[in-house]
Order: sequence, then C-alpha cells, then structure tokens
Amino acid sequence: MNFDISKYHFRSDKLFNSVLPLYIDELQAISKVVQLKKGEELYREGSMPKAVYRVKKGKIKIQQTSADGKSRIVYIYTVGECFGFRPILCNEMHPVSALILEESEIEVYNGKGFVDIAKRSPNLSFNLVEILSFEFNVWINLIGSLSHKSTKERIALILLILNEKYRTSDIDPIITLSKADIASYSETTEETVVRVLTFFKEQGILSNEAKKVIIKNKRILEIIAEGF
Amino acid sequence: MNFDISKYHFRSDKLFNSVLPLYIDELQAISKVVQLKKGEELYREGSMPKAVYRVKKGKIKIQQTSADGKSRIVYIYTVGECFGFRPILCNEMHPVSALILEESEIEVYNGKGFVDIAKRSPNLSFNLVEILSFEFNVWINLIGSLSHKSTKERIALILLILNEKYRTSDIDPIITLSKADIASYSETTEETVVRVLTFFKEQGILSNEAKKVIIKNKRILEIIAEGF
DNA sequence: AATGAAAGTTGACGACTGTCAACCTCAGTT
DNA sequence: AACTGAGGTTGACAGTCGTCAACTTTCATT
Repeated sequence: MNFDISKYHFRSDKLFNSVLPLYIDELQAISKVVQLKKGEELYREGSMPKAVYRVKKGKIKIQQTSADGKSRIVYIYTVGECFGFRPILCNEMHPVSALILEESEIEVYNGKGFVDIAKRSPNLSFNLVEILSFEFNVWINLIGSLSHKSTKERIALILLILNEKYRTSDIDPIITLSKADIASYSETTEETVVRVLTFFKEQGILSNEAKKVIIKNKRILEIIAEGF
Repeated sequence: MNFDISKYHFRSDKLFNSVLPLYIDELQAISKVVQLKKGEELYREGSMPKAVYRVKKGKIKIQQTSADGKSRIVYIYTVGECFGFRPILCNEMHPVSALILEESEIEVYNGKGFVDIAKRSPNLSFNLVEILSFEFNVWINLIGSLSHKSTKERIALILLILNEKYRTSDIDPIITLSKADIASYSETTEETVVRVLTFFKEQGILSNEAKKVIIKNKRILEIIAEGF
C-alpha cells in the first residue's frame, strides 16, 4: 500500500514513441513553434479545437469554469507533455481552458493534419488509445483520492503532485504556483490554503517564503494525503 | 445555456459501428454471454483486467473504494454500453470495481483477443480513440458540475442522470436505485439524500414511495442542478 | 400471516470550512 | 526612497452537512 505518485501523472510524452520517421516528418511539416507569456490564453472552454500541442518549455494550467464563475484547475502540463488532442479526436468543443502559467514555448500541430496522420499511422493511433486509456485512469484515481477527503488531505495530495511537476533536477523542487491556483487545484479557498500551509510549516513539513513552497518532508505529506 | 444531459453519458454503444463483418465475426468467436444476479461482482479494483464487456440486459455500477473504506459510484452502465476496455488497452490494473445492480446479461469478449482485433481493424481502433476521448470529456463535465456545488445541487444532477439511465420507454422512468447508492453517486450520505428527496417531494418535484423515485418536474431539477 | 434482515427515516449535535473584511508584504516602477 | 497593486495573511463568524443513534418500513422467505 505504498503511495504511488505516478498514478496522478499523464503519459502523453509517449505520444510519438515508435512512430515511423515518415509520419514524424509529416507531423513536423504541419507544426510551428510559438512563444507565450504568463497569463496568455491558449484556448478557451467552449471554443472549437484547432490544434494539438506539445510543451517544449514552461507550464500550462488547464482549468474549467463552473456556472457560478468559479474555476477549477484540472491539470498542469509541463515539458514534454502533449495535450489538446482529445476534443479534436471526438469532434467536441474544448471542455476546458488552457492558460500559460510561466513563459512557455509550445509546438503547435494543425488539428486536421494531426487527425489525418493519426488515421494513417497505426502506431500513432495505438499510442493514442493507450494514452487516452491511461489518462482516464489518472482521472479516476485523482477524483477518487480527492473525494471524501478533508481539505488538509486534498492540499497535501496536490502539493505532492506539484512537487513532481516543479521538479527540474535532484534538488528539492520549488513550487511557485500562486496560493489562489493551489486553492483552485485542491478545490478549496485561498484562505484555507494559507491556513493549511501555515500549519504544515509549523510542523516542519515544508517552507513557505517569498511565494515559494518547498516540501521538506514528503513522507509525512504522503501519510496525510492518504488520510493517515 | 440549456441544460444538456448528453454531456454526462458515454457513447460506448458506438464501439462496433462500421467495423467490417470480418472483424465482427472474429469478435463473436472470442465472446460468450453470461448471466449475473444482483450483488455479484464482475471485477474488483486492483485486479488484472481479463475481458471487455457489453451489456445486453440489466445495469452495472462502477465504483471506487477510497483508503478509508468509503466507496463512490463513478458510473452506471446499462443496455448497449461497452466497458472494461480501458485498463486492458493501457495494461493497468482495474482502477474500479464492477457490481451487478439488477439481474444482467453480459457479452464477455476475451481481452487479449479484443486487443489483437483492435490493432488490426482500423475502424475499431478509431472508434476506440473517439469513444475514449469523449468519455474523458464526460468525466471532465461531471467533475466540473459536481465540484463547488451544494449537496442539493449534486443530488439534483445525479437524479437527472439516473432518470436517463432508467428510461425504458416514453413514460416517466422509475429510479429503483437504493438511497445508499444515490448517496454514493452524489458524494454525500444516505441521510442527506433522504432529507433532500423529502424536500424535493414536498416541492412536488418528484415522488418517492416504496423505494421508487419518479421525477415529475425535470425542468426544476435542471435549474437546481445548474445552481439557479 | 409471521419473521427477520435490509433499507429507509428522523432528530440532535457540532466540526469543518467557506465567506467577509481588514490588513500586511513585497516586487517592480517612477 | 516612496508608491502601487497584486498577492498573501489573519481573525471572526455562521451555515452546511456529516456523524451517531434510535426508530420505522419494506420485502423476501418460510
């Protein structure tokens, strides 16, 4: 019954694995690289999807706004991950919005071209099937882990997920996500996040200075996230 | 801004659409039909997936049990729907359990055989991509609709979803799901479900006699589910 | 028709956590 | 060095909803 963080991360970085060079070249031909700044919007929920994206640098938050105007972060994409293919593949509007969290560089593949190539490349097709199936599992796991949990437990879990997202080398990752965004991801309020982080800090579990959160004791967070 | 219930239902009944007769025959050859009684377990979370299923008769609830032993219904499959293919396609354990809600008849396709045929049939492959993509959207929509909502709103939404699941003809569907299951689906407790249903009944929105719930005023429920 | 178990109902109570409001901190700019 | 605005922090308060416990109803089986 060990805590397994990989249950909560997509595997979309494997999208192009073992796809024939022929198709890789075709994909190259229908793509371009764009630079985006913090706060910019890549796409908005309810809009028609136009492209598939791959993160070359930076971080993108995916969020959904409910009827009462409150938004909820559902995922954060980072280097190597691909996204935006789901609504394209089932001909639906974007159910979520994509917003740039920090200066990013993104490879943009033309949507129609991507679907066309996917239909011809068996390996790409089957990578999609695998990735989509797995992403669903990630969701089920996340939802299962977040429901029936106290805010403290939810925040602990989200911090652990963010800890992986913000990892760049072997040193302790520095989580620079705003308190409001951590709240939106943990399905709680900014005030509650501040209170819980203060509590965690008092317990020596993390440091929280100058808008930077650094996890010091991952094991205790895992125990809290699992509900003791 | 009309309420659209189709956002909350999978489209797995389209799995075999336009698949060549050749492959349909092959699928037939690796399948068998089983009869199951209420309460029986089709598979359990954490187990290795062995088959893909198609409901010929009855209803199956998919649920996930969290660390503290509380379970949550994540979906209910009914006639025509296919399920169980996701973990097979990405080589993962079942993240959820499947339990028979009422006497059911299920077509069971051997998992390995199914994957093999899927890899050879482009249409089946692409149906999978489409269905998986869409199912993800259903989830995003459901989660988005359930979070940041009061229990009353959540229960209203689940009742509307169940109303479609229990529809058999043009007359008002009779929802025979137990209060405990409605609670598990709405992420609340049985007591709260009883209280809210009593309230809805007082408002003339539904009737609730002899373990049967019948929705009388769908429009009001939709307004409540959307948070007024 | 009697029985027992499962399912459903009602009431009392209090903790959790969201809301509101005021205030503080800090980085970037003039 | 003062200014400004976004982001962060703290306190007070109240409503929702989960928990516990007792009770009633329903239904399958004999």
